Amino acid sequence: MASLAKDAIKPVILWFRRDLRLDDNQALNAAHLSGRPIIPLYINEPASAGTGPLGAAQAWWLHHSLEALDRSLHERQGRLVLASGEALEVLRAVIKKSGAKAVFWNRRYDPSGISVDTHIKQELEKQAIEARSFGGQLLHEPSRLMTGSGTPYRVYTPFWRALEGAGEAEPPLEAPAKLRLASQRPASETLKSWKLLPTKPDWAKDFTDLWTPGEQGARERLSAFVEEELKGYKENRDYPAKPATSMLSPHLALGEISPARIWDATRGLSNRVPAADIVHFRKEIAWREFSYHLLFHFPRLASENWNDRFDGFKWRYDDGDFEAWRRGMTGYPIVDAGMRQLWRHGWMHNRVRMIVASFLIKDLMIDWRDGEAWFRDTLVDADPANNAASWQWVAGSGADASPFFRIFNPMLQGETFDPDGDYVRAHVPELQRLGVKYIHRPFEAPKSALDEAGIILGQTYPKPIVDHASARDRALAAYKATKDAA
DNA sequence: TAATTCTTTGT
DNA sequence: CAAAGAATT
Repeated sequence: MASLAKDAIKPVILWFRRDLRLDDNQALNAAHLSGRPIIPLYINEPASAGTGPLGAAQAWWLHHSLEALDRSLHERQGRLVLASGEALEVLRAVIKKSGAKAVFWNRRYDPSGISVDTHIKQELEKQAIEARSFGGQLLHEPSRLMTGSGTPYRVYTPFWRALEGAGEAEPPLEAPAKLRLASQRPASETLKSWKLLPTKPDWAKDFTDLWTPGEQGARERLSAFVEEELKGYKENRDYPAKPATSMLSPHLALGEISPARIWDATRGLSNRVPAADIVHFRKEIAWREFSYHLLFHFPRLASENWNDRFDGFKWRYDDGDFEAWRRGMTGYPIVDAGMRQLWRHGWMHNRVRMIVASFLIKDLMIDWRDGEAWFRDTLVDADPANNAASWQWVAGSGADASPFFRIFNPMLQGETFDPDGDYVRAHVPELQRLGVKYIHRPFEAPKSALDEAGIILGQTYPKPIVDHASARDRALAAYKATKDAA
């Protein structure tokens, strides 16, 4: 009789996507509370499914994150089921095999995620399968925060005020201590067979020392940040040589931690941490939220100029310059340090992201979409909303964007934000012995200073691929031309 | 969340 | 005639 009663409860499929956590997971919580046995499933969808290609750096992360998720499910007497193929086909197969009558998941907000989800929901409901989606990937649903006239926000500051005024969100949910899993577990593919790890193993060598993928790593990083770095964040966050930022972005990108959990961790600290530091950190979380808000309401943000005036801009297509930028061989130390940090660590400090992006778009006049694609492939935190919105912000084509004529001077940016040159020296070893005076402008150093530092410009370190002052004039002239044409 | 050039101000 | 401030890109 007991087994009969048990079998009468049909399992629920818990479909994991970019929400690889048990903590504050609304779909998991609902599945747990439903009392049905759970089948935790991750689907490796083909890029053609509209999910966009997975970058190589993030593929590395995903591999380790899925391992971590499987481990924590195992601690709760569960195992993650891995399957590849079109999501709907995989779900149908698992439903058939397991007798599941329900599929729960947390919503995505990028254009392809939305369309895949909508389609799947319709198809499953046709089959009388309960398909329920949940929030939690964002602090608020993008349709909830709207201007007084009912339109989406296009400017960050009013958006931030609305977010502040929206009141505290629901407190984050704790992970269920124990899960009830379906007795009939469908066969799983092996993670190894997905070949997510890079074929050149030495590429990701430094990733292992720097990062701990998985939700436990995310929670530890959050605690360490709140304990050690949040105090002084406002002041220190702009200096890339300092360990001052949260480095939570890759954890957020794959949903190993929820924004509500992060928000909650910065509550009740006012006697230890100045309010200004907390506000500035929360404002960065709000930028992510704003990027998703924009992408949700303006899906073309992902690949087209949000402001179509830029459609007529005459981009240059110079493979040599693009290659020099990607490899960190532009001859501008702060740019090269950033691009090499990206390659080595799968991550770049935010201040430096703005500098290298400005350099690609304005000094080299290369299309922001080429930069965006490179970041997507090399960043462990590649995120469809943040990446596109931020590149358009620098390009001047985005919503509430930096004006095109705001052109970063790589020497001044370096001198202001890396005043001792420590960041450059950490990532550009050939400039190791150059003194602080010329570390951001080696091309202006006298021969004696270069000799002393063992540098031969054009041999041990490149000469600048463009002259910044004339590149600036060229960019402004090109911008003026598109403006006049419009 | 800039940089540069032009203009005014204080000594 | 520096330095601060405004305007311009």
